[in-house]
Amino acid sequence: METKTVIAALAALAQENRLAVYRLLVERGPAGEAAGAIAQALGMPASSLSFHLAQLRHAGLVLQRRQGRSLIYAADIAAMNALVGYLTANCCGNPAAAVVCCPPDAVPVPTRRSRART
Amino acid sequence: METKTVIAALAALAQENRLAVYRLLVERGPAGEAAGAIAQALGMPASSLSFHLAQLRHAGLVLQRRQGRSLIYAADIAAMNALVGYLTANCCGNPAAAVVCCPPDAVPVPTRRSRART
DNA sequence: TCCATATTTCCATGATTATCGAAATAGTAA
DNA sequence: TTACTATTTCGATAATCATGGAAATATGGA
Repeated sequence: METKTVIAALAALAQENRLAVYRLLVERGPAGEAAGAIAQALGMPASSLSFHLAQLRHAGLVLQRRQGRSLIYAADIAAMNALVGYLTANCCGNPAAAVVCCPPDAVPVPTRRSRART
Repeated sequence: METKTVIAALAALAQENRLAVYRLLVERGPAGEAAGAIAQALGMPASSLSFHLAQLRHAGLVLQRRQGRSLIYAADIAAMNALVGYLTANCCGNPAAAVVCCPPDAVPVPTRRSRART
């Protein structure tokens, strides 16, 4: 995964309205939701929503398809998986590390509970 | 995890220099690295790096501890795990979904081969 | 063709963010 | 206390981003 792609994805999600849109789409699953319905559900102006959907789409996080006059948007879960993989790669020098790595055991950092631990 | 926290974390990572800093710290593991060493490794001015480290710290992604005159920074892996959990929660209505969810089988989105499907 | 609907693009405005030199602060050691 | 080092804070500038109304584009149906 390219660094530019990663940054685009993170930037796309790092915005209140876009994160709300994305999470709504994640809930909807592959069926997705029409732009108008999203706008209504989140109470935002059509032009603003369109701007945000374009950002998410350009970042590769959502897919678009047409259904009659409506444009249906859906979260691209594969993209999210790739993003997560990138963020946790090389964790503590372990290329195989996925979500959980650097167990508390190995953390001599002042975590406030890393003192009397096993 | 609070939405504000999530946005702060995403915004912190959505910047070329900060992402580079964060990834370097992930590689270093719990031992971390001094600000000066990071600046040298990434070739950026001290004041700029300080600005970025503050952002990462404020977002809860890195920890700071003092060692003599140096300030050592280290990635907070627990925070990253929480972030990943938030992003993939409620995936396809499955609260237990972690990294992989919404298998390709179930994707009727115009993937260019999802036409002769159910 | 003409109209209605769904959505996007355009555009101006306001707000937030990144950069980096210079000055300030914190710690160490004589 | 003075000097020295590591790092942060300040401050000005430039760049990027979000917002939403109005106009433009695309689709479907009479």
